Amino acid sequence: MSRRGLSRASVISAAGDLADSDGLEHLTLARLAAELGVRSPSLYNHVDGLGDVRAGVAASALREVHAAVLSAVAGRSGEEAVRAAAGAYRRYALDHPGRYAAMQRPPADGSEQAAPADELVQLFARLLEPWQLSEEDTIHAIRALRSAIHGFVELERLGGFGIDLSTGRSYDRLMQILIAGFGPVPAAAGSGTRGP
Amino acid sequence: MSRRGLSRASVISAAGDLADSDGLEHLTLARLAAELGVRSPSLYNHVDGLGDVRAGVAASALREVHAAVLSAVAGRSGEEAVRAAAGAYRRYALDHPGRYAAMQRPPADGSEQAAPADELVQLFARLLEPWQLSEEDTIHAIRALRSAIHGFVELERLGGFGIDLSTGRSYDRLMQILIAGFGPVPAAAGSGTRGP
DNA sequence: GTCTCCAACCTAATCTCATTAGTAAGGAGC
DNA sequence: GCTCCTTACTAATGAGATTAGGTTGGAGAC
Repeated sequence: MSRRGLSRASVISAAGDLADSDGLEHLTLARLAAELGVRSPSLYNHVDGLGDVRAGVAASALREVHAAVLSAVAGRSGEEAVRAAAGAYRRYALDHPGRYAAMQRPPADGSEQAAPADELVQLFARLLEPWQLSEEDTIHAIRALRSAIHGFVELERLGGFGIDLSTGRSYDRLMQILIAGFGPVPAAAGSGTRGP
Repeated sequence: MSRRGLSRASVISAAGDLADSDGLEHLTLARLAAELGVRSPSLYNHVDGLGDVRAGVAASALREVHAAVLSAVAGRSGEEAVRAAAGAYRRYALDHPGRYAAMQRPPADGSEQAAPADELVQLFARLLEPWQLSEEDTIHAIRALRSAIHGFVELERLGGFGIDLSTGRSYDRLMQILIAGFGPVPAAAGSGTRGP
């Protein structure tokens, strides 16, 4: 009948909204189609099935997280930058639980998610440059940082912290411990992550 | 027809095996029933639907993790005990990916999972006793420990560590940083986690 | 202005799965 | 041997994904 203004991007975006509001596990093509005022087979003109929708949401979320973290570390360096990055990451997960959940599915090899995921890791790697760690230590440090951030955010998102004590403060403490564990920053920190 | 020796426990156990081998997302009543040589409606004599199966797998996995960690810390205390606990936890997740994944679903309030989950947290709390932290600091420390362990294990399980560098060593480093961050152990550590 | 063509929508049909209702039989206790 | 409960069954319903094939609005060619 009438032409909707659907596109892959708009379908993925609507799917992300649905995942955030109803939970990723309730994201179905049927609901998505209803939301878009269309019958579910029609979605196949824009995406390649439910798996593709989820992959698209994941890739888009990864790009958004990357952008949020990048924006948060602008004009900051060293410990301050790491804290800002961690904070932005957590904020995204809290604000977009469904999209964050989609990010966690293992990406198919060479998938749409692989590139933005790599970029995000590279960004964290750059934040650690001031510490001037060896190549191997840098890898260990990034893994530690990613693990702590991801684990905390995931436990918080899934309601794993039962006790009524500020989770924000717990997060700060965790970051403080990790950063301290990376050792002292050798030289005086410059301004900006890399900048002009 | 002939009586199978099915019970809730055997169904949940078979479900756990299926989740470990094929992935939690491929655990269906249809496959489970086929595995057990039975038609899927017959499973309802032992469990209350797919949701109940997943909850049962989660609760059983939590009990197994608890047992594994408990066994690992026997006769150990302080830093050594924390390392052993973290190691046992990781080992379980690597050996039983489907069961571990099932554990991560948010438990319904007052569900079968709640008790073993609490016990596991309490166990970690006890491991931190030698540090004699304040009540609040203990909570922050447990959250840090849980976050780091869970995050690392989850990233490793989902294949998030692309680079070819020992993940075991990364894990050791992470634990070392965290433990150091808890501060020095005040008194001489006793033997055992608690008792004689 | 009319024609052509294709992308974007549709309906119909199939398949897998979960779940409920109602039926039959094995075997334990009497 | 009889009774009854448990456990398995078949049948049926309904949700959802996906494929096949038809229809049409409207953009661009002429």
